[in-house]
Amino acid sequence: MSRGPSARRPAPAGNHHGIPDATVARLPVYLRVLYGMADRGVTTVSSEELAAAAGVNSAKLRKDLSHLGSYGTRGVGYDVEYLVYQVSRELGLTQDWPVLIVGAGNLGRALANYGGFASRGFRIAALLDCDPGVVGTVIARHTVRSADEIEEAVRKFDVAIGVIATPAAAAQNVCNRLVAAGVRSILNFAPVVLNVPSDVDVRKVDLSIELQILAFHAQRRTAAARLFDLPPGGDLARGIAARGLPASPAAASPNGRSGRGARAAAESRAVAGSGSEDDYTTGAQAVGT
Amino acid sequence: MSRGPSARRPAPAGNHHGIPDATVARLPVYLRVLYGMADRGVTTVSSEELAAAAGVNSAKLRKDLSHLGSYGTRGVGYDVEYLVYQVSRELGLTQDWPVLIVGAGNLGRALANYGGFASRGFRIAALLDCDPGVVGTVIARHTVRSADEIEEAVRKFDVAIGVIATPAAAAQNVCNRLVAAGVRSILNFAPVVLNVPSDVDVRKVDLSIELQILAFHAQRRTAAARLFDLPPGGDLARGIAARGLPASPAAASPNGRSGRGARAAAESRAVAGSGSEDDYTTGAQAVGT
DNA sequence: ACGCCCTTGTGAACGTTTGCACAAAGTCGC
DNA sequence: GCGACTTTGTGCAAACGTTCACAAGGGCGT
Ligand SMILES: NC(=O)c1ccc[n+]([C@@H]2O[C@H](COP(=O)([O-])OP(=O)(O)OC[C@H]3O[C@@H](n4cnc5c(N)ncnc54)[C@H](O)[C@@H]3O)[C@@H](O)[C@H]2O)c1
Ligand SMILES: NC(=O)c1ccc[n+]([C@@H]2O[C@H](COP(=O)([O-])OP(=O)(O)OC[C@H]3O[C@@H](n4cnc5c(N)ncnc54)[C@H](O)[C@@H]3O)[C@@H](O)[C@H]2O)c1
Repeated sequence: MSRGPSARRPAPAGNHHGIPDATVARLPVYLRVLYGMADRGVTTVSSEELAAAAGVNSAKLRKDLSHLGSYGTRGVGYDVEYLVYQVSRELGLTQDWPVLIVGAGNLGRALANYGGFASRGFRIAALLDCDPGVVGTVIARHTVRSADEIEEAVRKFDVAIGVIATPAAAAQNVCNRLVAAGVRSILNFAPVVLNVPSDVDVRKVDLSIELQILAFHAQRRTAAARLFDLPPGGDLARGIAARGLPASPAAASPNGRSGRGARAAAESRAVAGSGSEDDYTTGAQAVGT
Repeated sequence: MSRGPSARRPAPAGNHHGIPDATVARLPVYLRVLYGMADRGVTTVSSEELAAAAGVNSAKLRKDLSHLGSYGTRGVGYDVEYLVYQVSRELGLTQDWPVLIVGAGNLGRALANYGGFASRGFRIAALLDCDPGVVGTVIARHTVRSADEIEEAVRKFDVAIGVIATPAAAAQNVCNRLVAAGVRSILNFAPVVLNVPSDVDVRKVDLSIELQILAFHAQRRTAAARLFDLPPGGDLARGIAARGLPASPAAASPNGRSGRGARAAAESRAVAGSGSEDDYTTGAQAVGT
C-alpha cells in the first residue's frame, strides 16, 4: 500500500473492486452528510441535493456512488438509510477497528478525549507513552501504558490501525515497531516522512503543511492585489535569482504596500538552519495523498 | 479560492505563476527535508537524494522545483540553503502570519501548545472561546478571549488565517464571522462542509476521514486474503442488493474467517441514525483537497 | 582549452480525475 | 395503462498529474 502510485488494479471493465482513490477519499464526506440527513428525518435524497451538501459536482457524486453499485432509483434519488449502509459497508465501517495511539502528549490526549473518534467504529484500544511520568495516568478512561508494550498491545487487542502522535524524532522508530508487530495501517501526525514496506498504508496529517498551503494562496492573493505596482513584464523572482543570496533581505517583500501590509520578513528563519525542535527526516514514502 | 476546481489560471506557456496545486502541497515537505539537511550541514543536494528523502519520484521533484525557477546546477544539484530560501519565499513564509484560533477545547489547546506552530512564521495571535469558564484562562502564554471578539481580534492583530476548532455545530457560524471580518484563509478541524464565498480558501483536517480511508484499504487487504473462500464470480455486494435492507444484518461480514477475524458488526451504527454529537451538515465547498 | 561525466530541466506518453451531456429507466398523475 | 417528467448511470472529452527518457548545460579533471 503506502498510497503511493505503484500498486493499483487497472480496474478491468467489470469494475467491482478497484474504486478510485479520489472516490474513496470522498465517501466519508458523503457518509457524514447522509448521517446528518438521516438524523433530520430525510428518507430520500437526489444526487443534486447530496452533492450540494457535500460540496461536490453532482455528476462526480453519481460517478462515485456508481462505483459501489446501482443503488439509486431513477426519477427519485437515493434512499438515505440504504445508502448509509452501503457506503459504510464499502468503507469497512460495519466492523470495529481497534486503534492504538502512541504518544500521549498534547495531541494524543486530544485524540483520546475526542468523542467523534468512536462514532464510526473506531475504538481506542490503548494509549501508550514512554514518559514514566505519563505512564499510569488515566486519560479518557484509558490508563496510559508503557511504550514498551507496543507489540503486546497490538497482539492483545488485535490492533489494525496505529496512530503516531510522538515527537518527530521518535516517529520512525515507533513506526518500525508497529509494522513489525503486524500493523498495516498507520496514521502519522509527526512531521516526518515515514519509511515503510510497500504493503503498509500510511496517511499523514500535518497541520504545518496545511498552514503553509494556505499561506501560499494568501500570498498569491495579496500579490495579485498589488499587481499594478510593478513593471508590466516585471518578474521579481528571477530578478534576484542571479545567485548568491539576495543582496538585500528585504528583497523578498518589495514595495511594501499590500492589502495586509508586508510584515517584517523573518529572514533568519527562512534562510538558514532549522526552526523547531521537530525538524527531522529520513526514508521514503509517498508524499501526496 | 476555496480550492475547488473553479478558478485556476490555464497557466499560459510562459508559466511563472500558476504553480499546480499538487506541487504546492509538496513544497512544504521538501522544505522540511531541506531544513533537516541544512541542520546536518549538507550544503548541496541532488534531485535524487532530495526526492528519496521526501518520498517522491525524482522527476516529479525536479518538475515541481522547475515551477519556481531554474535554481539547480546541472551536474551538481541544488544548493540547500538557497533552495530553502526560494521555496520559503514561494510559499510566502518570509513573512509572519498571525493566526487566530477559535475554540479552546482539546484540540485548540493542543494547537496552542504546539511548538512547531511557530517554526515557519505562523504566530498565534489570539485564542478565543465562548465558554465563560474557559475565557480568561491562560493557555500557552495566551489569555483566552471571548469569542465575541472575533472581529476585534482580526482587526487588531491583522489576522490572515483563521483556525476553527469548535464543535461542528458552531463551525459555520464562526466561519461566517471570520469571513465577514476579512479572513480569507481558514483551516477547519470541525467535521462539516463549510459554505464560503469563492474568494475564501478553506482547508480541512479531518481525522475521522483519514481513519475511514485507512479502514477501507485495511478491509480491502483482508478481503483479498480470504479471496478463495467465495464462489469465483461471487459478488456479495450485489447479492443483497435486491433492495430493502439486507435480510440478515450479518450479511455484511460473510463467512467469518479472515485474517483479523470479523469482529462483531456494529450494525445499529451503520444502518440508522447518527453516531456522535458531531454530525451536522450544510452548504457547499470543495470536498477534495 | 577540451572533452567527459553527471545532473538538471522538460517534451511527450500515459494514467487518473473531472465535468458535460444525454439516453435509459423509473415514478407519478391522470 | 400511458405519457410526461424527473433523476440516475455513463460515454466521452478535456484537464490535470505522474513518469519516462533524454538533450542541453555546467563543472571538473587533465
Ligand atoms: N499538538 C499539535 O497541535 C500538533 C500539531 C501538528 C503536529 N503535531 C505533531 O504531533 C506530534 C505530537 O505532538 P504533541 O504536541 O502531542 O507533542 P508532545 O510533546 O506534547 O507529546 C509527545 C508525547 O510522546 C511521548 N513520546 C516520546 N517518545 C516516545 C516514544 N518513543 N514512544 C512513545 N511515546 C513517546 C512523549 O512522552 C510525549 O508525551 C509531534 O510530532 C508534533 O510535531 C502536533
Ligand atoms: N480532539 C480531537 O482529537 C479532534 C479530532 C478530529 C476532529 N476534531 C474536531 O475539532 C473540533 C474541536 O474538537 P475538540 O476536541 O477540541 O472539542 P472540545 O469540545 O474539546 O472543544 C470545543 C471548544 O469550542 C468552544 N466553542 C463552542 N462553540 C464556540 C463558539 N461558537 N465560538 C467559540 N468557541 C466555541 C467550546 O467552549 C470548547 O471549548 C470539533 O469539531 C471536533 O469534531 C477534534
